[in-house]
Amino acid sequence: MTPHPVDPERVARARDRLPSAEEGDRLASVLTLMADPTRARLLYALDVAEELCVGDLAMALGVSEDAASYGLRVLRTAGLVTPRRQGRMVFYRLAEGFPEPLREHCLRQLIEMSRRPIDDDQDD
Amino acid sequence: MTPHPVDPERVARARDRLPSAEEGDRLASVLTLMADPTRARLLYALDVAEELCVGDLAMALGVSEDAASYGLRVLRTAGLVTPRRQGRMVFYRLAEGFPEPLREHCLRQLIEMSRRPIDDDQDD
DNA sequence: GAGATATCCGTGTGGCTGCACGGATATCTC
DNA sequence: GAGATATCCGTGCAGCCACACGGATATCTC
Repeated sequence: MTPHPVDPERVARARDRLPSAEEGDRLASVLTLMADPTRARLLYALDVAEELCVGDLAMALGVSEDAASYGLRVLRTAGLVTPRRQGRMVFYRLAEGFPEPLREHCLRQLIEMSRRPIDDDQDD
Repeated sequence: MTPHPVDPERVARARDRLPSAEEGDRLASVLTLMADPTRARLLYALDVAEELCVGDLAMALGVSEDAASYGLRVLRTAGLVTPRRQGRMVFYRLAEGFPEPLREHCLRQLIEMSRRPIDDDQDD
């Protein structure tokens, strides 16, 4: 169904440097973890506060404890946060192996972008 | 239901610097656009090749034209890519107002991260 | 103008997902 | 040890989403 490439040169160049389907899947998986208001804010809170228990996280975000717990469950399963039991409480922090690029480029840079609504209407 | 904060100091600090629910929503919206293998690779291809038509994009990614078209539809609706009609073809490129942080920090930095599987098992 | 072609759009659908709910478990308090 | 508490887990469900499919539209070719 696909015709001969209209611009074979650019197709070749794109094809060459493009992330593979598998790499695309990996990237999407990681970004999906951040692409949720609750999880993004959980991670941000842990980046700022270093360590917090579930109840305090829920309070800081203004969400139900269930929502916080669920978000943490997902992040923990993905290995992005680590639990530390102390008595009946569980304190979470960003995992040792938390991907630096994610921390640096998503948590710290992209959040700034979201401070302002996206301007998709700007002309030079 | 929520008890008094266990660590009021850290809760206050997190609360202070945390993105608001609305900001979290905005961030999640933008990241959701990248958090899909097809869309992420479409954007990456356009970043590399500058401009490509739908058929060539589908060919470069190795996906159906329908999948490419749908991905572009979403990105276009969000204002991240711009179409340029030429005859019966439509060439796409990253929009003028494409958020720089997204381009810089997601397209160019995070892709590198996805080259390797995430190592959630690393100890010092 | 007739047929082929590149893309768009609306609709249908199977699969995923965020979270509430109910119950289990381990811990603290008395 | 009895009751309260912090968190976890499994389940259920409503909402969303990526894409296939069918049809429409505009363009090119002859």
